[in-house]
Amino acid sequence: MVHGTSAGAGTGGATPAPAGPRAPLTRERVLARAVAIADEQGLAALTMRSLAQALDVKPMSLYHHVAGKDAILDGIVDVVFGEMELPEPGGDWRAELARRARSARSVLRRHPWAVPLLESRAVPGPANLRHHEAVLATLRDAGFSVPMTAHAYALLDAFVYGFAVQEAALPFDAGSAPQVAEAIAAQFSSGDFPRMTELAVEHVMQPGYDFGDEFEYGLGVILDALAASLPGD
Amino acid sequence: MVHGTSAGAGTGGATPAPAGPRAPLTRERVLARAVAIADEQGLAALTMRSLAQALDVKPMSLYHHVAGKDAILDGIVDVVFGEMELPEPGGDWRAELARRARSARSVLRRHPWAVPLLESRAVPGPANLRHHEAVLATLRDAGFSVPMTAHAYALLDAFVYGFAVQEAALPFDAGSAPQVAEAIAAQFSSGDFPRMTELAVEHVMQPGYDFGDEFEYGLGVILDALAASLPGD
DNA sequence: ACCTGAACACCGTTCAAGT
DNA sequence: ACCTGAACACCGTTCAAGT
Repeated sequence: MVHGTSAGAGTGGATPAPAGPRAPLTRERVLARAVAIADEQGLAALTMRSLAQALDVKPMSLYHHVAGKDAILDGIVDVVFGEMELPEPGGDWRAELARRARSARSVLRRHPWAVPLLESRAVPGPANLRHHEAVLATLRDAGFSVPMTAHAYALLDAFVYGFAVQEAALPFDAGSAPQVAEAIAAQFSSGDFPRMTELAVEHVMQPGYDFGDEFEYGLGVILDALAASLPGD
Repeated sequence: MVHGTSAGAGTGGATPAPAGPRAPLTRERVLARAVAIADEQGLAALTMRSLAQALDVKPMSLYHHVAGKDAILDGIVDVVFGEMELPEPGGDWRAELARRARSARSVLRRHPWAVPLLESRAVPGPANLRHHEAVLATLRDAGFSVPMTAHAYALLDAFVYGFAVQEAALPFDAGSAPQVAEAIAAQFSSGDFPRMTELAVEHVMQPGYDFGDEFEYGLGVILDALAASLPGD
């Protein structure tokens, strides 16, 4: 895990503090445990009470390190942003943006509960700001104008976020449970939705299919379009 | 409002029922009121108790028309899908898909609370299925192969959903509150984030700027790429 | 300083009763 | 059949107290 050490508002002590049982509570430990609960049991299972119990502490103790539940949600979204690889401004812009997009996708797939939170959190955290600053710097250093950078930034992010939404909604994870596939097939066999049936039977349910390939296609389309708009081609 | 009359599982009575005060409860009335509460006060304000009160009824009465809170969330997401214009298969595919994408964007902007729900709802409703069937049919009738239709479908939807996520997270709605803009400017004036500052000052905060233009740019890029991949160009 | 017990105003939902 | 009162097992959070 890579969630930006010494990045946010200073919590004071720089001592590593042994990670044994009943280590002293810190903002970092609270957020890390919150992420773990959301990963393992879903966002609905993350309550002040369940979080406190997982930390072997009473609910009220949490309030000495975070302002409340909303601050925890803001915090874990920023932890997720901190796990994404940043593009290197000044390098091969296309390779850097592709690496960043693939990293963001895999991080959001690891933390699908974060996708709906990307929207609802009004105040962007420091890792979020650093992330987007790096994307903008990469685009500007590549020679894109300010208006074109705005276009590229919006399109790239819409694609990455939107793909994450789709993946989080995927009914089966790469052909795992056959009974789920059967239930879906049964819904299609009614005869309505012939095109969805066609797509599912002839393509998506075929052995070699991987939804991740759609990500590479879309990313290629976008980067090609951006490359074509660069003046010094 | 256009949320697919006579579409879902039959609720029986086809009589219009006068919309006067204390009309009999139906699944449609429950869902319509739920959408109105989410629109006006946000998703958090939608509780079984607040919904019952808005319908001039006790909370327990709702359970005779919907299975529970989750069923209401599934239901209102499908109401939102039902408000989106469908593309007409067999027509000008590019114009039809553009019209559908713009309609989906404006519907999701009208109901920003629906964006995070698009993911978390596992079971797609009838309006959702009809919507995606129409998109697939439009692509197939335009001459796209099945694998290419899968690419196009994933890319278009990722863009529409992702753009909705971005718009729902926009801090100010088209230059409304100047004090919000100042607070953001203050955060940038620290000197970190020079590229975000540049983009904000030189572009986004300029008089003529409209974030909606980014939608048209991205949509154009995607539709151009799809058109270029059609065999019978 | 950090932690906590008890309490408050909420949730969604079940159950048994009303008409 | 449709509606409801009372109750249950939860929430997030405040307040006053402990050490």
